[in-house]
Order: sequence, then C-alpha cells, then structure tokens
Amino acid sequence: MIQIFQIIEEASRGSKFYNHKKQRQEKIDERIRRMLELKDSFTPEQITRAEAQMDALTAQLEQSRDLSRFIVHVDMDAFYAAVEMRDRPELRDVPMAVGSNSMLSTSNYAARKFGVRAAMPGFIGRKLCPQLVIVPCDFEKYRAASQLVQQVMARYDPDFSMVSLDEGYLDITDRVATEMDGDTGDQTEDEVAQRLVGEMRAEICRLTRLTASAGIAANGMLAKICSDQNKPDGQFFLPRERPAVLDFLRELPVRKVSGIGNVLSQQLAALEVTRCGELLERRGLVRLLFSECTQLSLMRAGLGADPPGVGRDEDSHQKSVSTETTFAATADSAQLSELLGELCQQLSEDLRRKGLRGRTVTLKLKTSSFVVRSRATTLAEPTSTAAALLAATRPALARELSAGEPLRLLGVRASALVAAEGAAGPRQATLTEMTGRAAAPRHECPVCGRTAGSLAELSAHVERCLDGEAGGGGEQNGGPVGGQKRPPAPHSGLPRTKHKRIDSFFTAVKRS
DNA sequence: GCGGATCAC
DNA sequence: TATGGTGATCCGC
Ligand SMILES: Nc1ccn([C@H]2C[C@H](O)[C@@H](COP(=O)(O)OP(=O)(O)OP(=O)(O)O)O2)c(=O)n1
Ligand SMILES: [Mg+2]
Ligand SMILES: [Mg+2]
Repeated sequence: MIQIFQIIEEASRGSKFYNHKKQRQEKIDERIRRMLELKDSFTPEQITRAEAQMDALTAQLEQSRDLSRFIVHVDMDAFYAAVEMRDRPELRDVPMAVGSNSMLSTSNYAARKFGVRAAMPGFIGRKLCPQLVIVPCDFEKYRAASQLVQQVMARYDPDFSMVSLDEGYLDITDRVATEMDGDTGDQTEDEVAQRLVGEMRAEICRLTRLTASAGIAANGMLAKICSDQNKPDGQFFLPRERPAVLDFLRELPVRKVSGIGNVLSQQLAALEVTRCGELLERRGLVRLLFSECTQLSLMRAGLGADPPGVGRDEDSHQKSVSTETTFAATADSAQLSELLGELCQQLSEDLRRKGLRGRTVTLKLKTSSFVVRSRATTLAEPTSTAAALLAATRPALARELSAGEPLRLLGVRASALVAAEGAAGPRQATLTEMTGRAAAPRHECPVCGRTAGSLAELSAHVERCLDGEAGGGGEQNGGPVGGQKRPPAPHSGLPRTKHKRIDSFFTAVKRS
C-alpha cells in the first residue's frame, strides 16, 4: 500500500505538474508554520477566554439544533464506471476507469484496490495497475441515468435537490409521517425511514441497473457522511439524538466532513485535530486561529449541528457560466487568439441557451508551469454575444501573453448574471437541453421495456410501472438491495426540477 | 469589484 | 509524452 504512493511519486517526479504541486505545498507549510508561531504566542489565559467565547457559540448552536427532520443523502456507487460496466458486461470483473490517458474521472472498485482514483491521470493509473481498462466518458449516458435516479427521488420528496449527476438530498420527514398514518405495524418512525430509503435504493437499482448508497440523519451534513459509511450498495442510519450524533462524530476524521478539504485538514492536523471531537476540545485555538466563518463551520462539524432551515429555493440562481480548455502548451498568439474566439463563441451559446447575460467577463489562463491567473472586466451592460466577450478578454490575453511563458489552458467566464429579457431563464433552457439533445429514438421503459409516445407519457408510465411491481429491501444498515416488498404510494406527475437547497455545510452564513 | 485559493464532483 | 471541466465560496484587498 505504501508502494502506491511510491509509484505515483516516481511517475510524477521532475514534471512541471509535480514541481508546481510541491511549490504549492511549500506555501501551505509556510502558512502552517506561521500559524503555529502565532499559536505559541498565546497565553493560557488567552486560550481560556477564547474557549469561553466559543462556548457561547456552541450554546447557541445547541439551542438551534434541529433533530426533527429525516434528511437523506443518496450517492451512486462509482457512478460513471458503473454505467459503463452495466453497458459492457466484459468490464464487469476487471479493474477499469473512465476517462483518458491524461485524466480519469473515476474508477470501479476493482481498480481502487490498486490505488486508481478519480482525478488521477490514466498513465499513472496504468502504472499502478497494468491491466487497467480505460473507457472514454459518455456524458449523455450519465445524464440519462441521472434522470432516472431523479425520477425515483421525486417520488419520495418532490423538492429533492441534486448536487451533481450522481447525488442528491431529500427531506423525507413528511413522507415518513404519511407512511406512519397508514398501517406500518409496530414499526417506529426510524424504522419506516430506513425501510423507505431501502425501497428507494431498490427502485433506483431496478430502473437503472445501478447501485446507490444512502445516509439518513437529522441534517445534510450528517447524512452525507452517513452515505459513505456503507458504500457501495449500502445505507447507514444515524439516530436523531444528540448523544448518538456526538458519539458518531467524536472519532470521525475531520476530512470526512464536506467542506474540510486538503488544506484545512492539514492546518487542523498541525493543531493535533484529526477527529471531529477534537474540534470541540481545541475550540479555543480554533477561535484564535481561524476566520469567524470557519470557526462557525468547525463548531458545526464538532457538534453535528447543521442549520435547521432549508434555504428557500426561489432566491437561488446560477452565479456564473464558464468554459475552459486545456491544450498542448503554446505561446503562439495567433493560435491562442483563435482559441479564445472559439471559447467566447461557446460561452455565448451557453449563456443564450440558459437565457442569461453576464456583466463581468473573466479570462482564465494557466501557464505551462501550472500557475493559474484570472483577469476580470466589468462591462457597462450585461452581454451574451461572442463579440462582446471577446472584446472584453482579448486585451487581457495580449497583456498576459507579453510575459512570454507558454499557456496550457484558456477559459472564459461570465458572472454578475442577469436573466436575458423576454426569455424564461434557465428553467426553459434546462428542458430544451434534456429533451432536445438526448436523442432517444424511442421512449422505452427501463423497467418493462414497453415504449411510450412521448417523454411525458413515458415518465407517467414509469411511475405506474414502479408502483405496480416489487418494491425494495428494508434491510438495516448495510447489505445489498434485493428484497421484494411493497412500493410507496404513488405521487403522480413528472419529477419537478424545482430544487430545494439544503444548506451544504460551509455555505454562506450571511449576517453575523 | 478583483484575484488568488480552496472545495466538491 | 502525459495531470480535466464547471461552479461556488471565502478572504483580503
Ligand atoms: N474529481 C472528480 C470526481 C468525480 N467525478 C465524476 C465521476 C464520478 O463517477 C462522479 C461522482 O463522483 P463521486 O465522488 O460520487 O464518486 P463515484 O460515484 O465515482 O464513486 P463513489 O462510489 O465513491 O461515490 O463524478 C469527476 O469527474 N471528477
Ligand atoms: Mg458516487
Ligand atoms: Mg457523488
């Protein structure tokens, strides 16, 4: 296992990528050194006082702790890889990954045993695992699979929210309550919630031939951690009780919390904080060394107290649209200029399709040594035309190019977005996108194989089909789906694209 | 508002 | 030989 690190190291050493990564790590180390110096300057009194102040915060978090909801996080297993394995049975039992020789999007579990991971270049994957089969991405297929997953989720919470193609959050509290009103024997609420989630996973599996894992807990932060506990093809229930939550978190690695990434976890490790429980013990240091926003986030992680409220969706809107591309590094200004034109063209199309215009246009570039820079321009009027995007970025490119270093990436982003006049906004664009492009020649039900005349008809049929047949397994924590049970009550209609936003951890806290 | 960093997938 | 693309947020200016 230590060999894995060795092989990766050996394959990378000396490359520009590696050098850049090393430099970045040195900066992080330096930051940590400064942080520790500051820490050593603190008097015990300072720390005690900081702890007391932090206690006020935790008390407030405790007071607003909401344990009344059943939040579910569903995450597909090895998603892209699973889709490819489903469609190509010969890949079923071999280590494989999805992507290219230069970049892998994900790998199946057989390949993970060799250390092959998402965001790893394919050529390194092959060094780790010479038999590795790499298949190219096919986003249309993943989108189609995701649509089916979403159709199932909508039956359990019409206001579900997707984070990406392969995962989403649901609040099934009302669904559980409805179920309890019927005949559930002597099942407790908790048991009903787990059974429903088992049934939902079974439905997903039946409809897509793909497995999903799920976590059930009092809030999204915890549910997300839980969905990982019994992966793949499993689920985990965390009782909605304060002691259970605190026990669960005490020894949990901080890195498992969404929002605590590579850098922050290194900083915390330097403070001898590697488990969520230690966040509480070291709250004085957290108070003295991190920004207010980070303090709040870290205390929430320690307590498992995510904000109770669900952010109203109506306010939520896309903040930026961007497109970028990586190529063989070049300093040829004609070539780069042409590329920039194509990117602006592409961005213009994307903006129009979404019915948006941007007032701020940002040029992004990456030098051949992997240094990333961005140059923004704010216009008098929002735009979506390629010409205006180009006019806003071309001078910046010229300026940056005079530095002489070849570039390996160009990108253009539009932000400060406003809805284009007349159009209905992103809503309509999404529908056009889904129905227009997918080009499914026939609307065939994935469950029974019958065909429908239209997408809407098919959708309605799938609902009936799922209802008419066997439901899922109501197993406790873990275990593959497979049982044959009753389906949940019908909830007719197309899955709404209305997405309730469940506050992801570390999102803006706004006003103090 | 800008630019760099960090994070997630 | 060779290390992605999209979107969001936060910090310190
Ligand atoms: N750096 C990454 C991470 C993920 N993905 C894509 C491919 C994954 O299949 C999909 C979902 O990401 P997950 O983190 O959920 O990973 P998987 O679903 O592949 O595996 P797991 O079973 O761990 O969820 O997103 C990607 O393109 N680039
Ligand atoms: Mg997944
Ligand atoms: Mg995921």
